[in-house]
This record gives sequence, C-alpha cells and structure tokens, in this order.
Amino acid sequence: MKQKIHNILTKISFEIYPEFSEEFKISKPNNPSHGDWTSNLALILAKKLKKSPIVIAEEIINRFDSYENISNIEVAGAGFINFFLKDEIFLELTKRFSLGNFENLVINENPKKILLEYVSSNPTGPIHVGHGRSAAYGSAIANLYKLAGNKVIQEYYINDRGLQAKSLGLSVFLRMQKIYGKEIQLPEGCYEGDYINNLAELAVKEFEEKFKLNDFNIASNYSTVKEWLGFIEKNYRDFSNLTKLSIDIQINQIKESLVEFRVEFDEWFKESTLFKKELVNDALKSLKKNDISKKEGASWFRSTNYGDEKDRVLIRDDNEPTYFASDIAYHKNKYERGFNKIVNVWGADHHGYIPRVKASIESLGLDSSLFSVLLIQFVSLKENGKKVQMSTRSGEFIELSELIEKVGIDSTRYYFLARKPEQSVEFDIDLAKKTDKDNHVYYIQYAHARICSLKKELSKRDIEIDFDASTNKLTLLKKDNEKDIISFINSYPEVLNHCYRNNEVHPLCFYLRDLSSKFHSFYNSEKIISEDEDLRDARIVLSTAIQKIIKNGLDILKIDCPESM
RNA sequence: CUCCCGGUAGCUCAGCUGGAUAGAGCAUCUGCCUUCUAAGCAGAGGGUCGCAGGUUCGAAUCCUGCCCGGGAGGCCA
Repeated sequence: MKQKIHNILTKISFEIYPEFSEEFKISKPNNPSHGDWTSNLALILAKKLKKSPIVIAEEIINRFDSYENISNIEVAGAGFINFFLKDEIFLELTKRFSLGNFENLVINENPKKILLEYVSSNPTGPIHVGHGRSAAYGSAIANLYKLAGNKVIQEYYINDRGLQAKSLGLSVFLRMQKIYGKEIQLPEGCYEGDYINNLAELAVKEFEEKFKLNDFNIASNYSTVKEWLGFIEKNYRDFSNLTKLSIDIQINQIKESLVEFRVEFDEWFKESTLFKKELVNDALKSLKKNDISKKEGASWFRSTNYGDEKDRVLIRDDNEPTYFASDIAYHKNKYERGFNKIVNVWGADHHGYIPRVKASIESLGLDSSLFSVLLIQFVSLKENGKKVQMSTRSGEFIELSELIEKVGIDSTRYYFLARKPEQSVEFDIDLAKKTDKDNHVYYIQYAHARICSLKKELSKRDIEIDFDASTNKLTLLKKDNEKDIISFINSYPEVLNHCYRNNEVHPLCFYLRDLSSKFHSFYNSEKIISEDEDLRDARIVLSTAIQKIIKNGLDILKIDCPESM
C-alpha cells in the first residue's frame, strides 16, 4: 500500500516537475488524525518550484485519480499530504494473525548464511550478568535473522589456551594444595572464588596426589604467575591436563548456565584447534607481505596501513603468538566456512579492537564488508535503591545464575532486551522481581493469559466459534478503541522489519508492551463476550490476533508465554 | 591526549535514516471490582530534549565546539 502511494506520487511529481529527482518520504504519522500515511512530497518540491507547499500539495491531490483503497486525501499543516485508507484494508493482517499465520513478515531479498558469534566469555570463570546481556541479545537477534529466512549458525569461541588458561590451571593447582594441607597465597592474576575451590576438589578427585607439592615451603620462592608457571611446567609434566580439565569443567558450567537462560549454540569453537591444525601460521602467512614487520624481536602487523591507530604485535618476542594472531586465523576460518555475513557481538570495551580485526581481514584479501560487530554496553545492578558493587578484579561480579535465581529467567531476559544495545543497562532487581504492572513482562504475559482465559470462559459457557467464518465479522468493530487496535496490529510487521534492519529487539519489547496496554484497556471498557453474538465473535477474533502476536513476539525474545497466571 | 557510548518529566527509559501539540512506565494526586483474571482500567499534574552556535521551510533528531557521566587505548584476553 505504501509502495503504491509512493509510485503514484512519484509519477505525479514528474508531471508537474519533470526534473524531479528528490527523495521524499511516506510515513506513518504519530497522530492518527493525520491519516494512515502521510507524505512530505509537497514540502520537498516547494524548494525547487519556489512555490507554497500548500498550493503544490493541492495541485498533487487534484491529479490523484481516486484510488480504491483510499477513503480520503487531505492537505494539512505546512503542506503535508495525508492519506486516509478504507477500514477494510486493515482487516487482512488481523485475520491472518488471528489464524496464526506469521509467515514472511520480514522482508529479506537476499537470504544469507550468517555466522553469529556471541558471549565467548573466557572459560576462566562463570558467566556473569554482563555476559548474560550479550547472551539474551545474541539469541534474540539469531531468531530475528532466522525469521528473515537466513541460515544462522550461533557460535561460542573458547579461549582455551594462552596465559589466561594457564592462570586458571595455576589457580586450581594452588587451591589443590589447600586440600593437600596448606593454603598458599594466590599471586596477582590468578582467579579466586568458590568456583576455583570446587574445581580444585574435582581435580583432586581426578588426579589424587599427582599435583601435591613435595615441600610446601617452596611456595615462598614464587610470587608471580610467571614464576609459578615456570616451576610447575618444569616439574609437573601433566599440568596441561590439569588446565584442560579445569577449562572443560568450566565450559560445561557455562553451557549449563546458558541453556538454563535459553541460549543454545550450534558450535563451540576452541581456540586451541586453530593451533593443532596450524591454522594460525597459515593465516599469518596469508597476510600481505608488506603488512608484516619485525621489530624488537617481535612480529608486527601494520594495521596502520588500514587506518588503525597503531601497529599490533602478532608474535611476541618470546615467540608466543598473541590473542590477535589466533583471532586472525579464526576470522579467516569463518570466511572459509562459507559464511557471507559474519557478525560478532562484543562488549563495548572491545570497540578499540574492531579496526585491527577489519584490517587483518582486508590484508587477507577478504571482503571486510561482510564482517560487522555489534557492541553491547555494560550492565549494572541496583538493589534496595543502591548500586550493587561489582568488580572483576576482586571477583565480586554477580553471576548470571544468581540473578536468574532472584528474579527469574523471563524478567532477566526482558530487562536485558528492552534496552537498546548502546545504552548501558541499570538492572533494577526489585523492579524485576515484582509481579504487577510495574514489571512489563508480567504485564505482557498477563494480557496473553487473560485472552486465553476468555477462551476458556467460552468453552465453559459451551460457546463454539467458527474462526474462519468469524474473521469476516471484523468489519463490525467500529469503535475507536477497536479500530485503534486493528491499526496497531497492522504495524507489527514494520516493527519486526525495523528490528531486523537495525539489529535491535527493544522496539519489539516496547511494541508488545503497548499492544498489551491497548488490550487491557479494551478489556476494561468492552464486554468481549458480548450478548451480541456476531460482535462477540469479532471481538474474540481481534483478541486472538493480539494473543498470537504476543506469543509470536515473546517467542522471538525467548520469553515464556503462560496461558494462565 | 585520542577513540566509543550515554546526557530527554522527580526516577528508569523510548523517540534520533530531519516533519505537525516531544512519548511511555514508575513515583505523586483522584476515581473504578456482587459483571469475561484488579497481576487490570480511567483521569490529573509534571519538560530551557546537557550548553552554545550552524545547516533548513522545519532540528530532540544532521554538523561544529564545549560541559558532565561511563568505557577503551598492553608484546593481557
């Protein structure tokens, strides 16, 4: 419909102004009294024609052949052309939704094979609330991508090697000593927390006394991670197995937390596999020769050739490849797996990392326009009106599982998703715990449950409704609030398309909230199970459309949609 | 110092690919349950859209500068 109006307007504007080449818009006005669609065409033309926009607008209207679906056209305000459509054309989508048909709502002329990588938190500790936000967001975006007909692989990249992994192994090693008999001070850079103690216990079960220090006093010789690792790697040949076990257990816990949070990955990609297959070396060799230089014993990538702030180290002077080196290999691998859209969801603290990764992709001769990064801002928690202190350093971060336990999965997901990604989230635990209107999740779920309950009421009264036939009764809905809901229902596809185009889901959250609000209002003002049977049927069809939209939307967000509350 | 994000009602936030009187929830006040779920509804008040310029018929929205808050600038990941 919008497109049809656009075409006609374009044609008319050529007639009155042959050199016409301007962009004009057809949009939905905020104010319903301004029509169903409005165009700024006359305002744009006014400049070129040096005439009053109102005069031009009237001229355009006069040339407008009557169009079957349009009930009225008017000029308003500074020269807007407002289109009022016939009520009937709004009924199609409502019918369709009430019958549960949500096919092909998102327009995508070019379906792709997408690799969506998100969370990818280090397996050196549990998932905390910040990761939770990425997890909720990534899983919802994945659903949107699928909805648009793309093939999507969701992937978690595991940093299971390098210094951090060894530090985890070391932390567990030292905590094992406590079980063996003596508590040893952890050096700076080690991991703390109950989970390390748990890992130590499991490791002792697995390895028994294999990692016991012969002489606890030796501890006084070492005070840094490097010193400790030097000693351990020399004297305990199986230390890498301890590290591996720790990482594996940690990954499993992460997996469990994520599954509980309704986030499931298709692939778990281990960084270490890149090394086993020599993919890191291969990748580095594939970089353009003059993008690499040696300096101070290290090998550097000249990312400044591609606009990065400074060059980056690939191989350190101790011959260890950096994280960046494996990341180059990892991204090369993503391209080689045949994806034509590669999306990374990263915490905003990684934004400085983007230029170098893009640079490396270009240096590999790959198309960096297929690659994009979605940045997510941080999460802070508020409880009892006060900020909850969190710092990774002291290990005082709040785990995702802890938050879920407090406020539930639905609330947690919703409040992560209802905020635009570039806005930091202040998560109000007390609000999220509430079970009334303050909490939008319950409000939306309640609307859905109410509609389900209406239908139960129908069967209680032995009323059967022929759904297919009843959809034609929608024309009986003539009240303002009913027409307003029908119009609002018609904007659902636009909301989804907007979300898809912009990699956002918060507009969907707001839409569902508003739709619920309209329903609650409707419910309070009208008797839905009316004495007038035709009216009753029509209202049930309308309510069902709302119910199914809520279900459809909450499914995308992976939020439960109970039938009774 | 450089880069990124935010600054909109008392609070938490939408709106930002320029459009008509700047929206919602909470909080504050006033009403509504013998009637389909009150986990709900109706109504009221509440704003220099951080500041200053600029572009334009039109700016919360685009551009420049500045101020405030958060984050990033490792041969860590």
